[in-house]
Amino acid sequence: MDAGRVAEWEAGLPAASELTPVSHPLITPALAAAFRINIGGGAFAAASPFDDSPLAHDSPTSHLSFPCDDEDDDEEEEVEEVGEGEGETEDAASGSFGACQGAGRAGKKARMVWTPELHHRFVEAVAHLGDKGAVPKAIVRLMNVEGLTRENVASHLQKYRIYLKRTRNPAAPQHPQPFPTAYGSSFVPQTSDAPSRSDYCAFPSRERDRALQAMGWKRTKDA
DNA sequence: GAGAGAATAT
DNA sequence: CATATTCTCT
Repeated sequence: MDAGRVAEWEAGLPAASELTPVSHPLITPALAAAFRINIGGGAFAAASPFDDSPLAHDSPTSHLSFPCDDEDDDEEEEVEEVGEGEGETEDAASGSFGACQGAGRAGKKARMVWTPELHHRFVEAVAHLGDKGAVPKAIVRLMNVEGLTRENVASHLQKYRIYLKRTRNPAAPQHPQPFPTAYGSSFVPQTSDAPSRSDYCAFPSRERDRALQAMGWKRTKDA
């Protein structure tokens, strides 16, 4: 009955305060402009096939940051040429970040960038799902980030688990090591012990905020 | 076949 | 190094 858990979740959700921060403050105006990101506007049809979309409340659909990697060397890649007109008229409708992401245009998939905010969402999702339920598919669902794939999460999850293992096990969990995120921002565990492995989170009521802090992860400036 | 997780690859 | 891709196993 994870539905019950989800219910608790929703109950304790901050009214579009913390769970929606994956907006634009991460991306510089210039960058946003360059990418034609929809700043301040969530112009997307959140057609969630799931009735229980916990995070699908406000406008969680964040934009992944996909740096348009342009490898102009002799790359023997299969370039799917899409005979599109040069005029960029389509992005008007798609909005978001269809600029470089493979989904929108061009056939090359840019590497995803786990911004601190995205990672935050990720961590929250993992925490709330618990050790048992924190599998890529569920995480993707909870995060509800447009364009985020299961593979993306799987990869990040792998790294995340290694990170947790490193900071907990070895005889050096003295100083909480920051989880390296993009831009030099990191999430560092406040307490010596990171999110527990077995005892997860049935965060009671809206103590969620408290609990989240108690279990670590606050944003810092430098590693 | 789908999906998770670890091993590789880029 | 961070993310992607591939592979194995369930």
